[in-house]
Amino acid sequence: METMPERFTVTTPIYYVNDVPHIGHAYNEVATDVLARWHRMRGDDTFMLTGTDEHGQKIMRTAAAHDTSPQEWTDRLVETAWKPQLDLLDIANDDFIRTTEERHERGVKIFLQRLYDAGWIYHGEFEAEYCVGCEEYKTASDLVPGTGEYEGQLVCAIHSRPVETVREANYFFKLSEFQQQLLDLYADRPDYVQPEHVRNEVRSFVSQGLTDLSISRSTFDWGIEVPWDEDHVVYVWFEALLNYVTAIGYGVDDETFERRWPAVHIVGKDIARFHAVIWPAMQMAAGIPVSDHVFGHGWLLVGGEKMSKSKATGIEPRQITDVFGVDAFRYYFMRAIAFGSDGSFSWEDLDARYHSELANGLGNLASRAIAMVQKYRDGVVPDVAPVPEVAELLEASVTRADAAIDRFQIHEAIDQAMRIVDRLNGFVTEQAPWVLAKDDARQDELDAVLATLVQGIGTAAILLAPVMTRSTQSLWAAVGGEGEVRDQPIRSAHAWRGTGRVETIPPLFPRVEAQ
RNA sequence: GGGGCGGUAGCUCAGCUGGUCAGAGCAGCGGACUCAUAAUCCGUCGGUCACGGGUUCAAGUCCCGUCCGCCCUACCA
Repeated sequence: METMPERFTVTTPIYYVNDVPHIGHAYNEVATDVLARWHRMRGDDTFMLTGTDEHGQKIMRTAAAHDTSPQEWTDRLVETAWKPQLDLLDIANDDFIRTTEERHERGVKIFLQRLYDAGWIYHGEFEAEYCVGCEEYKTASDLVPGTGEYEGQLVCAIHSRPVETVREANYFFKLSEFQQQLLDLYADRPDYVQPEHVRNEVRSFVSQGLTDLSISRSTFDWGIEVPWDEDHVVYVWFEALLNYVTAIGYGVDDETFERRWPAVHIVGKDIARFHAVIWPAMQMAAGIPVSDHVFGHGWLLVGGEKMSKSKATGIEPRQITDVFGVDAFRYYFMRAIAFGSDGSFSWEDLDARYHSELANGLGNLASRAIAMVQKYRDGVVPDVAPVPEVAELLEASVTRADAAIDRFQIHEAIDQAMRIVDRLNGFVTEQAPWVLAKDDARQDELDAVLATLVQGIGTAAILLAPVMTRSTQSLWAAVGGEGEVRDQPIRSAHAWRGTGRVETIPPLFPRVEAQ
């Protein structure tokens, strides 16, 4: 394509290691990975960042409860839970940052010092109720009367555990002074916060006024030291946001930072506010460009209820991948849920889509097309042009799918690919190659039909490669694609050329018997 | 209290600035076909678009109110 390569730096949140990875994390991770893979196939200078958030009082206490140090505790969780989850889900992240790494600590200190020097941080008194579970200060309305062993006390409404009265002198970030600049940002760049309803919420929140943010703690030491005051560590949320820049050389490697920044942040809508209010204010204060986009995706609902780490309704990704495979996992969540909206998960729906769309749709199309090229042409794809009607569809679908990605509409991009599959299945029935094969006078028609099928399947394989990394590679090779499907230019997916030979493969998506 | 988002066929959902908008997929039912993973293709059943008002020549589509679900946020206590 004549389009110039663009920068595409995309991030997931960094996950709090204390939690067990569940499907909600996986959803965010997969979506971000699909976007990154798509951009790589465009030829963009792509960088996907993910990682873990490892500081704070909660982790310190959990580690103590397990009779170990915070560092050993987080090391263990990262290696046994978080990194394996990325492998399980075929996430091709370019980097993985841990907030306990030296590069992060150094970057945080540089960033903070600059804010301090520029006058955005001041020293102040602070007293409030603090919930260790939430890592947050609570207002009276966040508290409810305790029951059972906490009878008579006020407890956190979320964790049902007593809060702690914290009284300390902390450092504050002058968030309140950024209200107008933030409102201007939302107005000037309507696509900064997406989707629309998240943007509305954020804007309305900021409109109501902002209070300064306490950004340090002095009652415990599991965190990054405030550079000018060794008695304080940086508040975990404030520090965690900085991973997006410390990972790409902020303050120490200007060249890399220039190349990678600004980024696109893919987050759950629950934390969109941190990313679209506090974070841009921090960026403005530090004098770095504001992030390109903050996209807040929806919740996964199970049985009509939001999955929640606090309420332990999380399903483990492995439960699904063990039965249907990683590709189906990635496909299902990206396909069935409009990205940005809440979506309901059910085993029934997953099972139904797997069979109707992947097994009967895509998988069976591949089987029948390859079988016919084998049977009627000894595996050689006729070297003729696809029929115009289908060729036009392929090109239009590629264009539409690619455009959908720029709007973060992953489900739309997938829909375009699946429309190709549906059309090809219909095309087979209409053309009835088995009839043409018996008629010597219609061999040219048969050639065109077979060539059209192979071309269309290859196109679909390329478009689906960012989503289903494994089966599309098998499919790609089976229809004569050369090399790796992930290396194909996705914007000209309709124009791919291969070896001209097909190869029979086992079913891509074998039927799964109800368990 | 303020704000936001939803409530459309059995299920999951599309329907942007009002006028073939009453749709898609899946499931169900009927038929066709045999290349294929008992797959595919065609046809078909199915909804008072949460409820009640209003604006309009015309409203899922705008306004008001009500009910239900969810989310954000405050304050009195």
